Formats: sequence, C-alpha cells, structure tokens
Amino acid sequence: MKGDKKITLGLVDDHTLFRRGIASLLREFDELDVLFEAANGIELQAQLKAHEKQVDIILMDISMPKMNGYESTAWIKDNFPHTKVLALSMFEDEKAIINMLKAGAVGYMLKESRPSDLLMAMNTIMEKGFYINELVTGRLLSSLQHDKQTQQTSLKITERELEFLQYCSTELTYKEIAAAMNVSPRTVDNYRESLFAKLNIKSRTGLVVYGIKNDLIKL
Amino acid sequence: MKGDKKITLGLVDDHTLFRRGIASLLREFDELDVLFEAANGIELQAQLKAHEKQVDIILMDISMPKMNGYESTAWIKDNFPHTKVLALSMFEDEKAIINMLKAGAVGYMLKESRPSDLLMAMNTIMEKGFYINELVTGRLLSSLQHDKQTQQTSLKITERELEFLQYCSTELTYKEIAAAMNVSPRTVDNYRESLFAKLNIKSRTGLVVYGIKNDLIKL
DNA sequence: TTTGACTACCGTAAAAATACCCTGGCAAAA
DNA sequence: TTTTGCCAGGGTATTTTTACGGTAGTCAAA
Repeated sequence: MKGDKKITLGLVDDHTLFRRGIASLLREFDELDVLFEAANGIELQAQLKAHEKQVDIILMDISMPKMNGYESTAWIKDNFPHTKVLALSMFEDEKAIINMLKAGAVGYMLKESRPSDLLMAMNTIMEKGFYINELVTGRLLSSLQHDKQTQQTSLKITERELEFLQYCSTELTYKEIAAAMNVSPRTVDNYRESLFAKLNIKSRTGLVVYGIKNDLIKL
Repeated sequence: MKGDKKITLGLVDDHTLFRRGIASLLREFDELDVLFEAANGIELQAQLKAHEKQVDIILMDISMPKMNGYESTAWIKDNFPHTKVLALSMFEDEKAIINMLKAGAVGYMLKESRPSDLLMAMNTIMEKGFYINELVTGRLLSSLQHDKQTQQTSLKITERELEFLQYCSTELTYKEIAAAMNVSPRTVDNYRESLFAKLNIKSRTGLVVYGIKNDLIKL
C-alpha cells in the first residue's frame, strides 16, 4: 500500500535533544529518509534551498525562536508547495491547531504520540495529502472555511503587541509595562484590548496562557 | 578517562516521541546502555523494581502526569540511593532547578542541549557523582544549604491551593473560581494570599507562570 | 492537651484591570 | 489620492484583583 520510494523528511525544532532524538528514531525506519534538521525557520529556509532533492514532509514544531512554526509553514506553502508540513506540538490547543492548519499544515500531532502513529500519519500524508486525527476534526476543518476573513485578520499580531505580550507574563502592572515600553499607559491598554479582540480573550491570564501555548512567550 | 563499564540508563518522560527519540539517540553510543523507559513516576517504580541490573543514571523530566519529577526523584533517592538522577527540563527556571536538586537530582540540563553535552554530563556524573553547569551554579548550591527551612515550608502547597492554582490559569474570575470550588469568595482570597506569601509572588499572572514552570498547572 | 496546619469565612479599602467611548499621525497599499 | 492598518494617546466608568484586619472548626502531631 505504500509507494516503494522513500519518504524524504526535514525536521524543525529548537530543542536539540528532541530533534536529534527524533532523527535517530526515524532513521531506523527504512521507508524514511531524514534529509536535514533545523532549529528554527531561518535555518529551515537555508536547508530547503540547499537541498536539490525534493522534501516530502517537514515535521514542524510551533514554538521556536527567530521564526516560529506558523511563519515557517506559511513560507513553505508559498515557496515549496509540494512539501507537506506536519505540525508536532506539545499542546492540544485548538487555536494553535487552527493557526497551523491555516498556515498550511496538513496535519497536527502531539509529542506524546507513539512513533508508529507518527509513521502512519506520514504514510497517510503521502497517500492522501493530509492527515486527520482526533485533534483535527471535521468541525475544525469546516470552521476553517468560514473564518477565512475573521481568522486572517485575527492572526496579525503586531510587533508592539507581541512585545507587550511578553511583558504580560511578568508581574509588572500595566503602568509599569507602559514605562518599560516607553509609551503611555493608555497605549498599553490599546495593545491589551486589541489582543483581547483578536484572540477572543478576556483576561491577562488568558493572554499569558495563549502566548505560552503558541510560543509567543518564552518562559 | 572513562571506565570500561557501560553506563546503565533509565529514561522518564511522558512525551513518547521525545523519550523514544532520546532512547534511539543514546543507543548509538557504545558506552551507554539504555535499560528502560517510563512515561511517569509510577511506571518508573515498576521498571526499577523489575530490573536486577543496577541503574546508574536516570534522565528525568519534571512535568509528568501521575507522579512528577520531584516526587519521582525523591523516591529514587530513598529507594535506590546509588542511582543518580539527571533532570532534563524545557525551562531554565531557578525554582524548578532548586526543587529538583533538593529532591536529590545531581544535575539539571535543558532539552535544548546537544547530545554531546548530555553524554559529557553523564560521564561527569559517573566520575564525580554530580554535574555542575551554568544552570547549577555555586550560588544556587549554597542557597540550598540555607533555605532548608525556608524552602521546606514554602514548598508545602496544599491540595486546595493546588486546585485553586489550576483554576488561576483559566479566564474565570476569583468569584467564579469560588463557585467552581464550592467555597466562599473569601476563601479563594485566602488560597491566593497564602500562595503569594509562600512563593513570594504578587499577582495572578505570577502564579500562573510559576505553576506552568513547575508543572503544577497542566496546559 | 496544647500547638500548628489546613480549611473556611467575614469586612473594608485601595490598586489594578477591563470596557467603551474617542482623536490624530504616518506609512504602505490600493 | 484615498484607504487601510499600525501606533500612540485621551476620558470615564465598572469590575476585578489585591492587601490587611479579623474569627472558628477540625485534625493530627508534639
């Protein structure tokens, strides 16, 4: 049922031990060919450009410094449309799933998964072009159709808002954050309210949890 | 400089892909012998009891369901005193480091580390009995001596407080948390203030971040 | 039995966070 | 050029959070 061609892979994850571990694990499978590893989106771009061989699937972490999983996935979709992205995340978070799928990922798996599940997912992707599991349900996919405008605008978190989001995970008050960011307290109010509206969140706590789950905040 | 005996290892991490990956990676080294893997402290206990062979080093994650890294490490120290625990964590968090060391870990490394660093750390542990790096500094170790009473009391988070801490990471207000916990709003105020005092934290945000870093809150 | 720890509760007041209204500059895109 | 989005700022009001002062029952350890 599988093709006789090896599946060519790329790994993107900033946790070196995890990345190297997965690479070692996957190299034990004859039907897989791990072409390269990258610690973030920037490295990934270089690797993809350097390889002449077509890369079938990229296992992509979400939380990474420099260029995260969303941006990296979108970039791949634009520049290497034949390369499929399978998201690998720590968290079962609906927003993260939606965002990755919207960026162009064809599947979403947890790092708790078993190696055999991962292998099966990759085979499915090679056959059907996508992988649907209990995390990626029909409901989610249909919601993707509708929210195109909603979600697209909601995804655009600006630089200042991101900076503000970082400060939200500290014990600084908004007034102190304003001082740290060199703006008026009213302005940080705007950042907050803008993020609340975009992400459908109602409290600073919610922002922090969202930021951590989506790796916008590094602890 | 290394002994000619293989270092026997056990892995404890709830993320299957990471655990299996690390296992595969470490099995490539001749001087290592990975005896078993476990997804949490309970499994670890069973594995340790089942193996006659002495386990030299256990690579231990902190955040795990059922029985976390702190409890597991303390249990090993009590029941298998010759087995060393090397903590493997996602986070560079001083409190987590201190707690793991206090529980009996002989070293603390990040999952960002390179495999060669991990190997070196394990060799160091076999030679000297402990591994000190930039995360585990002399200052930290000396603070361990002093805070025995401070930390011990400060560590005692009660069941209700822990439950409350979970709710803190949601978008519920304290009043709503009180309703969810079936107590008066005043009572959750006490939980909060008690935690603030114990952990030297001043805001709900701080509680949430502390809880996540120390795996008291599961996202 | 006394002590300490945990649980649960109450009142008051100040500080912080949140919601909703608004203006204007500036740069990039249409 | 007009529009759009981001950035920065302002006013007002309410809700929530936080701080600080207490009391009391239970249960286990000293």
